[in-house]
Amino acid sequence: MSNQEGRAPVLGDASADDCSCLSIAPLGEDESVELARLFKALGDPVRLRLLSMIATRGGGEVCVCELTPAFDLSQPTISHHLKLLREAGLIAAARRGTWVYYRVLPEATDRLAAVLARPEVSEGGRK
Amino acid sequence: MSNQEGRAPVLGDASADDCSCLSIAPLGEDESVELARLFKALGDPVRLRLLSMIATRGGGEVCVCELTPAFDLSQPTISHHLKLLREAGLIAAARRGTWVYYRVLPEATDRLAAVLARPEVSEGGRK
DNA sequence: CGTCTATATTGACAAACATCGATCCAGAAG
DNA sequence: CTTCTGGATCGATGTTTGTCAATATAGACG
Repeated sequence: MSNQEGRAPVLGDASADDCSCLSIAPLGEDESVELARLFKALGDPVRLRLLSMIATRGGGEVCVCELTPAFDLSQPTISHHLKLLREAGLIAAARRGTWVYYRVLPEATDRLAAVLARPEVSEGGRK
Repeated sequence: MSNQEGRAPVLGDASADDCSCLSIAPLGEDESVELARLFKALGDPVRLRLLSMIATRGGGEVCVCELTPAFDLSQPTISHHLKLLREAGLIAAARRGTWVYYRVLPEATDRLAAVLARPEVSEGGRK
């Protein structure tokens, strides 16, 4: 019960692989475990919508009191999903007075986007 | 037991939203359900490595007989993971003789990459 | 036909997960 | 201090998931 949001496994130097991209070199075991944790956090409709609602603020912060009533789910459930997104390193929380505000950590989504991106099919550079 | 791989929910016209991107407009419920199914398929280290091993072939096909021995898992387990990737629309299978070959469907990963991509932070276009 | 080999499917089981109600904690405001 | 409110945590519960051994299917080869 010490630091559950102090972890930043996202930018970690997970592997000295040459490419954090699916289609260049096969993913190593460690890197795949780390990436799978991120993708799993996105593998729920509620969390995807939460992340989207927060990301729409473009760097700004969103109060939890604004997120919770947007779903047909109990307040503990939303809090649980926010915690998973936080533990995955996709969002960060900041308390201000009575309210808690969340913001997106773009490094995480950037990394996933880079993993999924194709490395250019540009000209006929075929072998 | 009719068509379990004939489905291509990936390119579906899931929603008439303006943007299939996280940070422009919040995701709708339907679209988030559909995207979450794709991300969930990537939310497992074994499946990520499988996809990566197939994608490394750059459009080519990979025999299952080449994938299975790369893991410390039973053959049915690998077959199960390949099935999930297939049902998610991320890969497709083709039987040739006794062997089955898998290839990546780039439209799926492209779509996920587009969802995660940031729409350019270019110059100081701040309000 | 029967046999062998490569995948897929089935059934079972433990672990992980999503959800809820109840409760707790942290600040604000009396 | 006490009370109120926003949010997190706890405990329980039903569902999903990852894994395996056993079995089934599909094609090749006698």
